Amino acid sequence: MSAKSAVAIPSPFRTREEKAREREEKREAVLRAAVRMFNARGFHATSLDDVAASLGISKPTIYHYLGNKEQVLIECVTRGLEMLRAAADEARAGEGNGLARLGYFLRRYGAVIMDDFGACVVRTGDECLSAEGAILFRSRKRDIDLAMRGLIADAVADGSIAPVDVKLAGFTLAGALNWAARWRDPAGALSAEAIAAAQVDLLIAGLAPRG
Amino acid sequence: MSAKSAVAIPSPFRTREEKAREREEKREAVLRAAVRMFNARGFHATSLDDVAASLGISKPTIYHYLGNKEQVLIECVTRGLEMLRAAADEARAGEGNGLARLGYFLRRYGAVIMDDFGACVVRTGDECLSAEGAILFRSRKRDIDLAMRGLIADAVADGSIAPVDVKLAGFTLAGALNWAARWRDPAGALSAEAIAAAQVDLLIAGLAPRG
DNA sequence: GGCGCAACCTACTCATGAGTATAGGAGAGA
DNA sequence: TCTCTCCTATACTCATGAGTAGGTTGCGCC
Repeated sequence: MSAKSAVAIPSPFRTREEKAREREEKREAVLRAAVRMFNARGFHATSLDDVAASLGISKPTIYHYLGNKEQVLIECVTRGLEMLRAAADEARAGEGNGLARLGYFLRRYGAVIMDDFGACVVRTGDECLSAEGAILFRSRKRDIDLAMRGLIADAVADGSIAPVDVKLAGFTLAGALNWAARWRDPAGALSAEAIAAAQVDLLIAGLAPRG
Repeated sequence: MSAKSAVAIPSPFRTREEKAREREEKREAVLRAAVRMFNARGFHATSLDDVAASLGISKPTIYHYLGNKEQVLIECVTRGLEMLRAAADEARAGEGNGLARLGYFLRRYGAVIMDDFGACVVRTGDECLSAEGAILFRSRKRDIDLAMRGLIADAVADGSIAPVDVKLAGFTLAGALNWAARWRDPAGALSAEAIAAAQVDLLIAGLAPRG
């Protein structure tokens, strides 16, 4: 696609696209470093100086790539929320009865929540954001909640799960999975997917002895 | 027990015990005001000046009753943890099979978590505390976790619940109930106990259609 | 060569909030 | 009356951390 095809000595001269890609990579790296720290120490307890230092750069560089501290956080939670929304869309478009689609969503939801950006959604309270930011954040979270409720309602409607209170079930299921963002050890033996699957099995079957 | 028995005109002169009780009441009021604000805005985002202002007093008065900001938080979470421990103790000492005792614990656990001090336990991350404080906090929470696991293991052992993975079930149940600290509206129609009971019923029965 | 621009840094400003020094008033006892 | 001990407030200090000003370097383009 360019002159670097045949005897390509890696050139230190960047094309326009390479530059743009590099910029995007750096932005990405800042976000990743920030979300790790936010999750580990909390938003307020993390200074942008610390984030910068962990990347070997200085604070103004962060401001160069992302407007301000809140912007950094908003980008992080937006990533997480997008993944959750994608999971909901896929589940809704999926095959199978209501329970199958709900189960698919819950497994994906759980796995996302154990990702850095997903965990950030859970760990970030409205109080971290400005008034406008909090409104946006709440509304995005509400979309996920409503998607969850929709899937539950569908499953109730087609009889593939018991006729539960949709709202209460939504919060209870979300909470059970959300909490994994707190206790799961990324260095542990089980993958996020495996844990989520086990949790979902438990939530579907319940504690009661199986027939 | 004193001279205030018969024709008691309420005296403005305090006895030694009354003084002590008043001091305790004031301490209590500070704690209650603080925990509300911590829950609403987060620990780091709450200043002791704000807490003091909400009581119509000044910051040094808070320092007079409680050593420093961390001490205030520690007292708050300790209250919550004590309530949870009491619930575990009662459940363990209770009658009935394993499921009955586990169910009792979970209902109490859920109700405590929706209380101001209980919610504080959930909303407080280790990052808010000093190194020593965090160690103490973690170990107290671990006690609760272990109590929960013990009750689950007992119920598995006597066959009153299915043979679940004890650790995973413990975290999943705790998460489902903990999350209520975030979404429940204290002004809502349902009591904390009613919500907890409904959640526990759901967790025991599971989503699967009932036979 | 000179201009413009992107990227990055050093070195600030400035607000906030934890914690303290200090003083003053009020009841209790000598 | 004098003093001691609580209780409480005013008015600080001081560290931290968000955000900014302004300079420097190096590349691409006329």
